[in-house]
Amino acid sequence: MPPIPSLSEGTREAPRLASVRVPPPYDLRRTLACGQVFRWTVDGTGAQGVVRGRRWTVRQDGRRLLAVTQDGAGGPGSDHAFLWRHLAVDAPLHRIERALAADPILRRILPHTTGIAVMRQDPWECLISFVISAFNNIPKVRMSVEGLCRRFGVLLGDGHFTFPTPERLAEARLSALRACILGYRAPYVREVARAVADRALDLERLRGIPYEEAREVLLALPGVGEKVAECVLLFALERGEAFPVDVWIQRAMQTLYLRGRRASPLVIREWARGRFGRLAGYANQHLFLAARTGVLRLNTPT
DNA sequence: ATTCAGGTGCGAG
DNA sequence: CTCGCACCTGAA
Repeated sequence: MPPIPSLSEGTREAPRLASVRVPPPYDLRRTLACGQVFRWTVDGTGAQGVVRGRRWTVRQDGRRLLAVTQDGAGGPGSDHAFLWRHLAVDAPLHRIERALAADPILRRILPHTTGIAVMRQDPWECLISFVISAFNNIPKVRMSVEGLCRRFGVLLGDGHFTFPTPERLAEARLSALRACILGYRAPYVREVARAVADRALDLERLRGIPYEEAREVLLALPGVGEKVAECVLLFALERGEAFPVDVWIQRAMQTLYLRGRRASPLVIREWARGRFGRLAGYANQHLFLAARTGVLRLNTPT
């Protein structure tokens, strides 16, 4: 019988520092702040986040990334190599952006958004985070996710917690989940957690099966629709052809590519995949960031 | 007080 | 497949 998971304290250990070369135009700040992740915080000095049960402080110094880790809950993958992989420092951004720049619209946008890398997130954390993101705003999503970590995760020190395991969320009371401002999403989160905890859903298996098939598996989950499924496929399952369509992307695509004609998310997604292929996800991230930061001036038609 | 926010589920045409 | 509507909740 496995031990009951409990809120135990992570191990204290000496800080470990490492660095890695990142080829231009990699931009850590943009990568972490363009909407793919909810737990990382970026300030003037650098970024802080928890990856695989380990707390990290990361800073970019030109072509170099420096990372310090202090508190870890142990386990595999608790080294720098895993962090570099998470941050996708190996993504061939120069080549990707050169290819995207063949599109005249993206060529105009890229100077404002260059440096984004599509990360490789943990599918479980990514899935729960984006279920929570539905019909929600970003500050509140972050509050909800942090609430889940604080209440169901493992304390790493300095007030930081790991993301909870599927088992912990599967056995949670709805009232406890609702206390994390989940609202009507609370039962969705618990049902998804139960599917993973019961082995009815094997997220790692989704890496090895065809795109459409993985998509169908995700869509069968409560609280997971087209947009959330595409986010998990792109941000965690490394499917570069995924193209999440939210209100911002829909607005941007209609204005920039469809001559202002209305189009359903389905039509937009297929259109984008046909045009950008395996780089659809990257195109999506640049269009999204441009729309969010007002570069496109979508609200002031000329 | 009213509205909005990174959608999804559901029934109906 | 598209359309319309309800939906937790806190911040503006």
